[in-house]
Amino acid sequence: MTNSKSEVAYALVSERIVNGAYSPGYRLVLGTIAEELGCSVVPVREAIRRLEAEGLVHFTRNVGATVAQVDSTLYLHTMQTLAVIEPAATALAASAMDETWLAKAQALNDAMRQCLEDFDPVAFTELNNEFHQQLYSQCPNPHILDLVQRGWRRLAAMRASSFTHIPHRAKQSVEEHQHLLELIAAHASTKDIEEAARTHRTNTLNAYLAQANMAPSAI
Amino acid sequence: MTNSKSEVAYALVSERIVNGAYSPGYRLVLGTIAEELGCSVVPVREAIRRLEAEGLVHFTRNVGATVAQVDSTLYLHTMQTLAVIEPAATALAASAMDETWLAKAQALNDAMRQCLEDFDPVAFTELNNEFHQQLYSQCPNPHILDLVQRGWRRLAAMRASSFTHIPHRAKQSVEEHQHLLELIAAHASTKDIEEAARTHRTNTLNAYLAQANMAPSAI
DNA sequence: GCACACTAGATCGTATACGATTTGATGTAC
DNA sequence: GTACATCAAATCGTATACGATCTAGTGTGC
Repeated sequence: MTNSKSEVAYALVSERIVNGAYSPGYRLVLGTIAEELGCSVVPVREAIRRLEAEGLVHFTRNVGATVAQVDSTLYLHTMQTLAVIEPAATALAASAMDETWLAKAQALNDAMRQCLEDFDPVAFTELNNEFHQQLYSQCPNPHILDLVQRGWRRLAAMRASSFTHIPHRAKQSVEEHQHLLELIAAHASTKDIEEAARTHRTNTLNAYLAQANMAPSAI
Repeated sequence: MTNSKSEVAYALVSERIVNGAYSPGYRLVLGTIAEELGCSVVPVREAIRRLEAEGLVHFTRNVGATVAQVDSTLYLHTMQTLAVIEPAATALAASAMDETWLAKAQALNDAMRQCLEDFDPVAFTELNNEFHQQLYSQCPNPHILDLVQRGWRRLAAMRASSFTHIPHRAKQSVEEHQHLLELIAAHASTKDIEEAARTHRTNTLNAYLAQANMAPSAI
């Protein structure tokens, strides 16, 4: 057996939250999930607690777990956190990125540009995720890398990261990506890369906030 | 009962790791801890897994948990992460800090200056923790705040944060604190405060790295 | 009609029990 | 003496069982 049951349970619930099968507010009952998996509740408990630690589910003692509710505040906080961490990860990863990595990232951004013309927001969002992952995945600091990945997972679970909510950002986003790629290719300073990446993310966040009639983020 | 047993177990083990009773490499046996607490192993399991998620313990399947080993790399990674997160937390908290908070922080820094003259590194380290906590604790973003607190806990568990390892940094550290306080008092921009806080932390990290004959951190 | 006590069902929290896995020691072949 | 197989002890992983707690619905008094 390669995986323990608690890992299987974790993978199952996690996947369902991220892909939307369990939507926010959905009640996660230990017994039900255990039955579905054909195991007892103990491993399921452990999985749920792990998900709680990641912020994907909300847990109340003696009451149970629900998929974390999304409100504007949560989105703001998650994006703000990612705005701090991801640029750092990208900057740290930059020196480790060779021609091959850059070429892949460039190809992804080109594909995004194509999506713009085809009005395909779903594919655009998907490519956007891949593009960013391409940039930060080489980050040599495992803690930072882990935090970035958790942030993206949270966003995916909230399905608020989709560009369907802020369509006008898509075009500018592609251009900011291009700028970032050029900085990395030119071996710009860590600070410059981090700053460009943060500007990109802050712009997205503020575009969302402006649309929701909320004050822009301080970071 | 205000606390569940798993929470009690978590608090106990966590406290012992942080205060050094369980030193790095210490083998955490579920049954033994359960016996000591007068409960079964199930709540202890949950506590250990939570600690694993925080990076305080290392867990291997079917083998067990040990208190996380400290090596230079781990210290570097933890400090680097904190160097990214804490300045952001401080900058976000700055606008929420009123006169009272600033006065407390100033008092702590003054006390640190006194410790310098008394050659009391233990008290200095303690005050340093309190000073930083004073600065970031008002951070309005709970995710970021949580990450900062975890980072400090990790450092405490590693006991590498102590100024006994880099005594010459103490004096400069106090001055950098002072500069930071002045920026906050003058309502400097978020960016300036974040930058000053990051410089402070990067300096400490690099002082450690230089002493260990390692290359300085990119961030 | 409203507030409060009570009850039943659902669900969680934990203890106990036992099978599964790892580890280190012992023994055996070469 | 070394390498490998075997075995026993330690420890973890999970199932089951039962008590504790919460929630919602019902009933009673006012």
